[in-house]
Amino acid sequence: MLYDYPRIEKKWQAKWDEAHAFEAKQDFSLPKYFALVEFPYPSGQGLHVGHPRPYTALDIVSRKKRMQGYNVLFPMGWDAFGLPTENYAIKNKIHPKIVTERNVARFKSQLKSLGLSFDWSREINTTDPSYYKWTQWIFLQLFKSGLAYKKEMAVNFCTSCKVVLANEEVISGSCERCGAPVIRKVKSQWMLKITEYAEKLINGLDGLDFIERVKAQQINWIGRSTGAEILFDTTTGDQLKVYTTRCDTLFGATYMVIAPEHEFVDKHRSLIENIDEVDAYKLEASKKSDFERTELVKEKTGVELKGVKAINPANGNEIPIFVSDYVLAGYGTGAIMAVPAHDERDWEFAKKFGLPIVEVVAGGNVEEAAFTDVATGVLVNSGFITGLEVEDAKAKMIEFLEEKGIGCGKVNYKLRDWVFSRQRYWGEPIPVVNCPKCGWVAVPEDELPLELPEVESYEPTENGESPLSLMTDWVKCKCPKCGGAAERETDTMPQWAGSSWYFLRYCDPHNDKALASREALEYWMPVDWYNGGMEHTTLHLLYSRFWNNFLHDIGTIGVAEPYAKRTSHGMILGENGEKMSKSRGNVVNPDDIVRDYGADTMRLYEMFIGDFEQAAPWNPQSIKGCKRFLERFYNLVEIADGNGTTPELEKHIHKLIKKVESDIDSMKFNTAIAAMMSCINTIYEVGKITKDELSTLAKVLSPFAPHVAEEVYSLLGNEGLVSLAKWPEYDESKTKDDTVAMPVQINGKVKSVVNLPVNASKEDALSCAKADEKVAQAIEGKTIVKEIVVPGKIINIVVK
RNA sequence: GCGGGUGUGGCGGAACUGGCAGACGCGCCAGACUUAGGAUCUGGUGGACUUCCGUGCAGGUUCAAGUCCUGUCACCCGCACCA
Repeated sequence: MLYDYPRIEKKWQAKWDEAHAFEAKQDFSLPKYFALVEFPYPSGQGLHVGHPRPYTALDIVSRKKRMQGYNVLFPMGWDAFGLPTENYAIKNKIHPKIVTERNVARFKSQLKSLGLSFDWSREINTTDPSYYKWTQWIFLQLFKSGLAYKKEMAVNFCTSCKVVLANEEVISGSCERCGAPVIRKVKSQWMLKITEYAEKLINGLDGLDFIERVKAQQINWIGRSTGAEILFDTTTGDQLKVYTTRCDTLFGATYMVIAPEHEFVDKHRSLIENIDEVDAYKLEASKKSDFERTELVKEKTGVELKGVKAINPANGNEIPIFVSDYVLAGYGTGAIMAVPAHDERDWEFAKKFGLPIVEVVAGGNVEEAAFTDVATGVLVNSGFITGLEVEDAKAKMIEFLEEKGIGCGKVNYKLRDWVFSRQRYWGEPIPVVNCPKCGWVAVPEDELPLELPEVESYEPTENGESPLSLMTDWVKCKCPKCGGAAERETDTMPQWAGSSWYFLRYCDPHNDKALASREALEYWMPVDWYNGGMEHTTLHLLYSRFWNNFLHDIGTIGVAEPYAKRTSHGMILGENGEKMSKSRGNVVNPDDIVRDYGADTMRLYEMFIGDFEQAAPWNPQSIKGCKRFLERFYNLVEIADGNGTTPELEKHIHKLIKKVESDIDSMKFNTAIAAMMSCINTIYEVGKITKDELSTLAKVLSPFAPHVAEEVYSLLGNEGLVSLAKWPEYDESKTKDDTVAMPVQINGKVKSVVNLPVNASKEDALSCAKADEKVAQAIEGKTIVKEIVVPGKIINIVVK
């Protein structure tokens, strides 16, 4: 029979649609399963072969769960706000809404052609006002809770996109999207206090089934450190506060360093004798981007503040104060106590400027290098903490500081607040109004959504303001509080906004009273399995956990953590093993593969290509193997009849069901497919199979290659869809063999293999082994030293 | 520097708590059917070659190591002057 995949695939896709086969049921009494893949940004390029890998994987999971009786929610939507669409709109003078519609239509037809079992009745689009109404609503809740605030700050500004970027969007000093250099620019920005949730975002990971690298990366990104804040008196009469993780080394602090942006300098200008030199240094530092300041392993620079000194509170010594850009303004207090004997950076700086290096923890040679080992050191030259180990010394020091009222224990995070403003058109308008009298006032919730106005040009203004700022009619409004003249915020939200809560909307996508009904959220949340790219670990994944935690805190949703399980797929690389990209010319178009081999082959190949979590290069040759397998499966219909089976085949099928089931649950799709291939090979060897058995095989294969499975299932005379059939159950006893081939080793080297009953005794096994000709030969004339029999595994006879 | 990961045939990759290394697929070789085949089917396929050697490298534990331990090298990803 000809495997006519275009006809088969079209036919079953139509039948699934007709039957609404994959729509999640509204029956909340059923056991539920919420499987989620990251919704795509509908770019102009269309689907990439990388997209279907995770989609197919969770499609397999969803299809199997559905067959196992779960009420499955497997939704899809569009994360459609964003720069590429806007840039395309600017260039071609088309409304971004039109561009988005076009791209979405293309993506959707591509996804449909793959036979993915998405519940399209729940399709969402972040640019839809009925959707972003709730994105804005969440922002207002954050605003009302004091978690959204406006701040003048130096931000990352992409010179090409003319847009502010979050720290997470800056890669090695360049814009994540376009690669243009990023500069620092002072702007007034909306910020979200994600730092307030730092602790929760770390602790929340505890009970979650996230792959280790995701947890580690998030923890690393949040960067919790435990230390102390200490106040130093200075000769100005003012005090300087520092943050340190090594308060035990306070006696070794021989100078202080403040960041160039630190307010101390401006506050005490008149006392600083070399103020010109200091100003020059500050100016130089301010010109550099964050990247330039940190990039090179360069020599440390700095300027001493002449005429002022600080006092070490431990020993009363006067110590110099420096300005240096190796101290960051944005972390801790922007000032440090320098302990050159026990900190590499301070050591380097001290060596360059000839500053004293005083050893306070014994164990190293501080003239040679900083001694930073905290596990073995013992305090010296340190007054009341001399002789203590580091950890004890820290505790004692904090006690001392608190007693004196000059310090306390303190936890710091590397995580920064989230820069939430973009000066762009194609994003959710931030629903607040600036009133000269009342300040920033929330747009009333009943006025949401605050829709994007039509504008003449989508281009940001020359000074980097949003194009919305030119819409005077839209900007001018009345203050919701006092009714006076006021102006709307013209910044829009970043692309991350819409994706920070989309999983909630899927639970109840058409609700116009709330972001989702309480019952739907209670039933569906948390997401049972969320798969997505590693590149989103410190962005989307962290942001959405933050929002969900927040919504939990204000009572909108019952669970704090949105995702019970998080996994990540490996990238599909080009044939040459490099990342696929237009410039490298190694891009594969999924449409071509579907056309030339069929969707089932495409799906199967992407799952068979390698370990799901690992990157794998595309190989056009290998696809054929998957197609051959499906053809061979399809042609079994001609062999299948009502005649009796063989016990061997029966067992093989029971084993197969068991293996495929557990392999899907543990993401080992490649070995599940290998097992199915083996099984089909066996059937061709045996030369027969019953219709019932083939129907069972169709069920087992259906999550992977659903179209051909449906076709075979129906050709065999079965009623209904295999996609909605009951997942076959295996008989545990039939997955076990009665006899086992046991390798026999002599001194650890395999000499022969003997067939034994599974439950053979050690004595029987050994006598059987020794009866073997080759074994007998090998042990003849030797002394048996030891005999090992591992039932079902191996026999090893040690001889001398 | 810190954190995470990966090294197995010509290639992608298998190998559960240590127990026949190389499942499955690609490629390759031979044969069959063909006017033909970049289609299909059948058989073979780690390397030397009859006894060994082989899972990045060097040691160790064990009756037995890809798997455990110690050391080491290479590559990939994330963060990076975070005090």
